[in-house]
Amino acid sequence: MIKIAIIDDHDLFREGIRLVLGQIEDFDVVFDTSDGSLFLEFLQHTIPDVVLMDINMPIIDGVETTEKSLEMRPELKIIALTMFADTTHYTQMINAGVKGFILKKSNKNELQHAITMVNSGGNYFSQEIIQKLAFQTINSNAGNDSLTSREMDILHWVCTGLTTHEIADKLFISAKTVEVHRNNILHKADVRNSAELIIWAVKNNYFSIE
Amino acid sequence: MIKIAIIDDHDLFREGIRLVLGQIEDFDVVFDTSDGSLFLEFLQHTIPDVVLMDINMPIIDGVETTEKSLEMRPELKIIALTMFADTTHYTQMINAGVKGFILKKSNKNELQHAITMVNSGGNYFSQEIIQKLAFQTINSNAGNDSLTSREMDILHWVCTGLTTHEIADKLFISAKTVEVHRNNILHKADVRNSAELIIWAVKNNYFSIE
DNA sequence: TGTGAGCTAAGGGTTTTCCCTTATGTGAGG
DNA sequence: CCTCACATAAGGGAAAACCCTTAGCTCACA
Repeated sequence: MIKIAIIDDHDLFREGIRLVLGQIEDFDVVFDTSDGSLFLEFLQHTIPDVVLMDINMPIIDGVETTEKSLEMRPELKIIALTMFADTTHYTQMINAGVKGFILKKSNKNELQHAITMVNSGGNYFSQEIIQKLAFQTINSNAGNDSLTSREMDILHWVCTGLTTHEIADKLFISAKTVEVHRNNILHKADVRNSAELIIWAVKNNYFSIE
Repeated sequence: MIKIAIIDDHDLFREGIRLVLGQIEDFDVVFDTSDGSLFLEFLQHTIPDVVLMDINMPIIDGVETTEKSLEMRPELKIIALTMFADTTHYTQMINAGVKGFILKKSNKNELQHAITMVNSGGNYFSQEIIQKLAFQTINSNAGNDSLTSREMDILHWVCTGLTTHEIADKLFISAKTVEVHRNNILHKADVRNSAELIIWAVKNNYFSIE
């Protein structure tokens, strides 16, 4: 029996996954929650074999929960569930200790395969992510550098529609500084303007539309 | 027994909903598909009591499927499943004959309640949508006018990051014309700039991030 | 102790967006 | 037939975004 835990704030989806996995022989969903901190409590007395962790959360809580979980239980096998093929975070996530990436639009077979692979000590990365990564190495530096924390701040406000001047006021810095950050972000994301940037930010989990 | 059909291109989610509903007494999922045209074929020989229809599709196929379904079977009770509380389409959707709106982030109880209500001849609209609509009537004209088809064209290209000039070239019209459309869209959406516009477009199913 | 990354900031330029106005043509519907 | 909505287009100006450069400061790290 493979003991599985699911963390996803999306009630219907989580419940659905639970039932889908429950149908599969040898799979046993021992825990599911919408709240990362409840999972950390759970970890104090039980260790699941495989964890499905939604990354796509308000206030970047998926990544945080992953890191804290692996501090507590470094042997934990975590598969990241993401809405989009997020390639900018993949090194961080792998460094954080994630064993797999699977897209929310995948199907039952793929999910089953991923869980089986990861449980038996392997990795699983969905085809879309692998293809994107391959394409990125061809285009060398395109969208590879990760953002600094200040850049993430600025990106967040850009995505909510604030102007450079407004962001400057909000952060108590010069508009020229915000401009520099914006430009650096544009280069790192390898996009031409705010429109492309916002789409990129959503796809790469820097910003989520609620 | 309430016979239910589910149309959603998101395999795991659809399968999950199917199992969730299958658990409920009196509910019977008689059909589920990722493809709207397959549902139209199905409708030729069977009429479900309630249809759960995902609206959030590539190439606006959810709305189209809804309209065609109701042409074939006007008595059909369709509940729209949406990712966001999309208020700009609500009149069109109600005119099209939809009996309810429910958010994908809702839970099992709410879904069950919605299906029961709609099946017995009622309506169901999730709280979030009702609140947004109430707020909109206070702010009178804010974000109420619907877009023309040309405006939707332009909006699509704005969301993919093309500049006014590039859109003009693509559509073989003057940049000045594109500018007029952009401004009209900004006013109808009641937003200040492209950044806000893109978020608005995603939330209101004018553009979806794939 | 220097080297580098990151935040800060300014100068100075081009391009694009945003925001008015006015105006013509066309097709649908009363 | 006449209005009305829509698409088209232009002028003209203000604001914002975009794109370089240079440069000082701090903090961590080797």
